[in-house]
This record gives sequence, structure tokens and C-alpha cells, in this order.
Amino acid sequence: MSNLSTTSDEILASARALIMTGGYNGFSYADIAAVVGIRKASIHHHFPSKTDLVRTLVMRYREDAEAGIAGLEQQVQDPLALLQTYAGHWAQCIEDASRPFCVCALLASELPALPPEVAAEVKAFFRFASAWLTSVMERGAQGGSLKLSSAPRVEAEAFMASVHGAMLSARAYGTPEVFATILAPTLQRLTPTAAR
Amino acid sequence: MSNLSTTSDEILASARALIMTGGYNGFSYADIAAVVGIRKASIHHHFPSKTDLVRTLVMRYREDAEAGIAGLEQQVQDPLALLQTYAGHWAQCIEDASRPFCVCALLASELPALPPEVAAEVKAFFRFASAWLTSVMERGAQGGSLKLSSAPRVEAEAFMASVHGAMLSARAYGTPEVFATILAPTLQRLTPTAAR
DNA sequence: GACAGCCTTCCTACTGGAAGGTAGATAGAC
DNA sequence: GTCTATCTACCTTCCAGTAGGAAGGCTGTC
Repeated sequence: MSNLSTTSDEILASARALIMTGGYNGFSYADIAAVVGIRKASIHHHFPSKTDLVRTLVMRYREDAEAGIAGLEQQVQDPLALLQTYAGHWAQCIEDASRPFCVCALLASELPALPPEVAAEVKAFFRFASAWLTSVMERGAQGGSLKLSSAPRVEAEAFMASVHGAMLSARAYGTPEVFATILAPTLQRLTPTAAR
Repeated sequence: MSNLSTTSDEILASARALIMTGGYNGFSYADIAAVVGIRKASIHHHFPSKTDLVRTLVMRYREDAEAGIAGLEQQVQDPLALLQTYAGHWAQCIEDASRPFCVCALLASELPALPPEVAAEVKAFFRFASAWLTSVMERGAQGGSLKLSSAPRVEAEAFMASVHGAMLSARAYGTPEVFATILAPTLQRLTPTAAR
């Protein structure tokens, strides 16, 4: 955790990029080797099997998300602002990078075909995201910062589903703006002052 | 369109089932051969390449959807009821079959890694679904059967995104009920008489 | 009615390449 | 001298796709 970019980090980074474009079965060790600039066999030194690689990738992805959200919680207190920042993060990812997609959302669609260890990590990510969003909804409902029309848990799941579905649509249409277009009314609906 | 189940129909059916579990790269001709009970080479007789197979599969999928919706429109007039039936269709699919997922939603997540011909068909499906949902929203807004808080087009996209995201969540959690749980408030929000 | 040709469907057998993974050697760092 | 990271070279398995032929059905024509 000292060096800026160790080889294994580079492997993980390029694997993530490749997964984001084509999913678990959409990339090979040869693809990574070509990007990183080492040989296939060298990747096996860092990650004995493809399952190992993707499992640690998703694990790391979740840990990063947890850390990022913990940091966000310290900067932003207002629940509505938290949701806006969350949506904004994805909107930015989708517009910035060339092939942006939540790794776990993409892997979730392939769940039944994934190695069990990887599938378990993906499920854990969903549980984490859902738990956090639920806590945000609860705080918003209590403090009056959010206007919920259902139970916090249900609102959280619906919000997450909107984000994932909007990602899919942005990819299908090839127009990143559609993500913000879909999320805007979703966020407005949760805003208390806005009249309906 | 006469015989109940020709071999090519069986090939398409098993390919669809396989795609629904693992996506485009998650199945092979050998997998289909094992299910249908013929040899790999015989599949190439019906569909020269994998691209041909999946392209016709998606094309057929869209045609079936178009026909199904045309039939639905004749039975049901009320826009809200149309949306409920649409959501109910997917809820039933998810609870009935073992591995249920909208083929096109799944393929959309792999879009950048798909053969261009297949990608074009998937995009066409999204455009069709979006256009139909938009028309439903427009009719609902005009007739007072739906209460929209945004433009019909935006509501349609948001609705579709919710459906796709809810599918993903149902798969991730392994609990089909979560689909209905997410869709219920979405539909209620569009219902005019229900107070908020 | 019988034979001839053709078309459809499926087969066996194969190809070249890519997949994930292994064995063993080399070179540098501590 | 051992440990780490990388290499070359190789293995096995699987992949999509091809070549060529066998079996059966349909449709002519005599």
C-alpha cells in the first residue's frame, strides 16, 4: 500500500476496465498482458487464477466504495445532498471515461454464470450499497431533508435500481446525458420543498 | 411459422436461455448442442455464425415483443393498466422461470463487446420499448389516467430504467419479490387518485 | 410407378486459434 | 541464498468455423 502503481495494481486496473466493457467472460489474461505490457504467465504469479483476480478486484472495489462513502459522509451531512453526490459521481464516471459502468452492476447481470466466490463478493456489494442508501433515506425522513413515499428500505432499493437502469440506458443509447435525465426527476421527487 | 418446434426454433430457445444466464460470451455452440441434442456442426447449418444466431435471436425477440404489445393494446386501453401489465409480465417472468432476465437488458450491459450487428439490434429494442412507453405516458397524461411529474419521454425512460434496475437487484439478491417491491411505489407514483 | 436429381438436415472429422494454467529458468534485490 | 518478479515454452481444453459426405424427402419426367 505504499507504491503508487505496483504491477498487481496495474493488472487490477486494466482488468476492471476490461470487465466494464465486456463482463467476466469478455476478457482474458492475454488481454490484460497486452495492456500492462507483461506476459500472461506473470499475471498468474500475482493472481493464480482468473477467479482470484476478479474476486480481489470486486473486494477492492467494495472497500474503495466503503472508504469513499465514509469520506463523503464526513464532508456532506444532508441526506439529499448525499444522494445528489452519489448520482453525480456516476454521471461523471459515465461522461468522463470511455467505457464506464459500475463493475458490480455489470457482474450482477452475469451472476448465475460467475464463479461462486466472485458471485458472493458481488452480492456483498449490493448489500452494502443497499444498507448505506437505506440509512441515508432513514436520516432524510427523520430530519425532513427527504420526502419519502415508501419505507426507507424500499426507497433505497428503488433509487439504486434507477441508478443501475439509467446506466444501462446510457450505454444502450450511447448518450451519457440520458443518465442525468433519468436521475433528475428521481431526485426531485425526493426533494421536500419542490411542489408536485 | 407452421411447425410447433423446428430445430432452429429449439436452437434459438436454448440460446436465449443460455444468454439469460451468462450473456453473449457465456455460452458456446457446444452448450446449445448438448441441450438440443444435435452436433455443433448442425447448428452452423441453421446459423452460419454465432453473430447470425444472436442477431436473429434478438430480432425475433423484438418482433415478439412488438406483437405482444400490439395484442396487449387491443385488450387493455387504460395507460396505467398497460404499465401495470408490463411490470406484471416481468414480475411473472422473474418468478416463474429459473433464470429470467430481459435478453436485451443483459446484452446492453455487454454492448461495447458485442458484434456490431447484434449491438444494433439491441439498440433497436431499446428504442422500440422507449417509444412505446413514451406513447403510453402521453396518452395517460392526456386522458388523466396517469399523473406525470416530467415530460412523457423522461417518465418513460425513468420507468424503463426502474424495470431494468429492479431485474438486476432481483438477480443480485436472489429474491424475486424485490422486483415487485421496487415497482410498486413507481407505479403508485403514477397513479392519479392516490394521495402523496 | 420408377427413377433421377436436388434440397434439407444432420453427421464425422478436422482446423487454427485462443482460452486458462503450469514448469522451469533467469535476473535482480535484500 | 533466498525471495520476488518476470520470462520462454509448453499443455490441455475449448472455441467458432469448415469440408465433405450420408440419409431422407420432394419433385420432376419418362
